[in-house]
Amino acid sequence: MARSDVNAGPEDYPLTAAERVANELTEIILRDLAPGASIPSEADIASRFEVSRLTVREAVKMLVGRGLLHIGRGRRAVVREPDSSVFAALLVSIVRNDPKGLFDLIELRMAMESLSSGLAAKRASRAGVQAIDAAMRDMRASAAEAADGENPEAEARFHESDLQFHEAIAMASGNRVIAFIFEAMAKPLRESFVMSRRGQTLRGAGRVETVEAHQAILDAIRAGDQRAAVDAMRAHLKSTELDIRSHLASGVAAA
Amino acid sequence: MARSDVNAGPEDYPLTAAERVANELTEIILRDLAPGASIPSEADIASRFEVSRLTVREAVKMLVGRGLLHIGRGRRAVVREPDSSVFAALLVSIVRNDPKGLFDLIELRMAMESLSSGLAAKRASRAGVQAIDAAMRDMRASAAEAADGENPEAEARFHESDLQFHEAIAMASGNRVIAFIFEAMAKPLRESFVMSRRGQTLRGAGRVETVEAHQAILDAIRAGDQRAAVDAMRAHLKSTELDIRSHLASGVAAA
DNA sequence: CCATAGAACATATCAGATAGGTGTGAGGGG
DNA sequence: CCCCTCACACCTATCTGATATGTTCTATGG
Repeated sequence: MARSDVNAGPEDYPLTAAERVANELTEIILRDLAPGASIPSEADIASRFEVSRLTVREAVKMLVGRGLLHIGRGRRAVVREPDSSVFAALLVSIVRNDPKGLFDLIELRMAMESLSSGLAAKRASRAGVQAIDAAMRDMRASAAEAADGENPEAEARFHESDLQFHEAIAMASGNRVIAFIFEAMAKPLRESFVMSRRGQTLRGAGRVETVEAHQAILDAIRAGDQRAAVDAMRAHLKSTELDIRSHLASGVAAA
Repeated sequence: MARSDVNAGPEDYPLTAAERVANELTEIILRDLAPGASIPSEADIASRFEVSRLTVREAVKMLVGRGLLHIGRGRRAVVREPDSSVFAALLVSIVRNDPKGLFDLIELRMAMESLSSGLAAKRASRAGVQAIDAAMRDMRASAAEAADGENPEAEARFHESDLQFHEAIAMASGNRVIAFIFEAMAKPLRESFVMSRRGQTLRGAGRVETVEAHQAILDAIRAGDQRAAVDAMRAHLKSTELDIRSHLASGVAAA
């Protein structure tokens, strides 16, 4: 079996007690326990594995770090719905440690969003479309406020609703894996926005175009036109990418 | 800022000391420490944050779970290159808890691989192409052995080299995010293969076709023909998907 | 029948102690 | 003078035991 152990690493060495417990717990959780179920108490597990409660504690903490468990004080640890924040941290780590990491991310994002946009057109629920529409309205509102010059707060909201729009489409695709990954991607993307704001306003002149592009995508999804949705999304992302590229280039030059 | 805390969950409650330390450590690591660097000793961190060593220990364990640190006995914890195994566990959790999770995964995989195949054609290094070729050869060898009927071991190797082939392409794409995600995807895919083998031989008759399809992809990548690489990959995955679909359908019927 | 105060249980965190793995530097041999 | 070796200092692994605090269940009194 491929290494997927807690604390898997380059060196080979005997597993610590805590790691052993963590791995066995992981299997039990993935195999037998649905999200929402709670695991036995620390003392219970401790006696079952014949280790001290503290060792169990460390093992449980590892699984918390992995995003498999949630601990509330005074109650038993609960199995958690997979949470994208753990993956998000990993993505941030990749993006930060690689000069072209952000571009890699955007490159993949384009492919994923072309897909999710088409899928959303094919099978978005009414609620899904409404969520996209809501983001759309937020965007228009903040765009109007941000239009008249200096309004960093509205600009931030504009960007946020931009991300919301795309996230809503990912959700509406009905593909949980896509939704999960996209949600995680939002974190490094948000960060890059914060960084970029130090230099200048991102796409200051492009807000109207962005809103229009979004509208076109939403219309295609509403109409259930898969091909149009894919094309509209692709066009939108292509122009966005160019913006970011030129922006980051100037940003690097400024730094 | 969006919640990306260790142990972030539905409930709101004051962070425990360990969580606080974990979050602050995470920031320090992501901001200041490159992979390979080691963090201060537990005692050191404990005095700095004014908590007991045990609390630091728990915090560190959470980060180990997150895949950000690696602990070796007797030495300081080391910052780790992002490791896909953590994400892989999350994917397994998604796939297992959702009846159509595997299809979602395959759906996304198709989009990602069409992309990575094209990227590989555009910018694969010589070493990258060699890795793909190596998987190709493994595949031919095991296909030959598996051809004459009952040889489950060769069949397993065939499937493994199949995955290797695709993974090598993901690597050759030069996109670290794609490589990372694809590596993680392999785990649930491998699992589904193991499950499927219980019923019948997967694509027993399709091995020759698979090898040929792979060869076509490799040729396109070698030739640097981006469009051909994308098309070949897409065609290959499409037929694979149909196989898996019909296979799982019969598997479900049998169960 | 319902509300509420404890009792019972669970986690959070600390202190202190022992065991055993790692790395380093002093000193001896070549 | 360089290299090897071994003891010691440092570090993590794990345990025991104790206190604090939050949660859940239950029995009792209104």
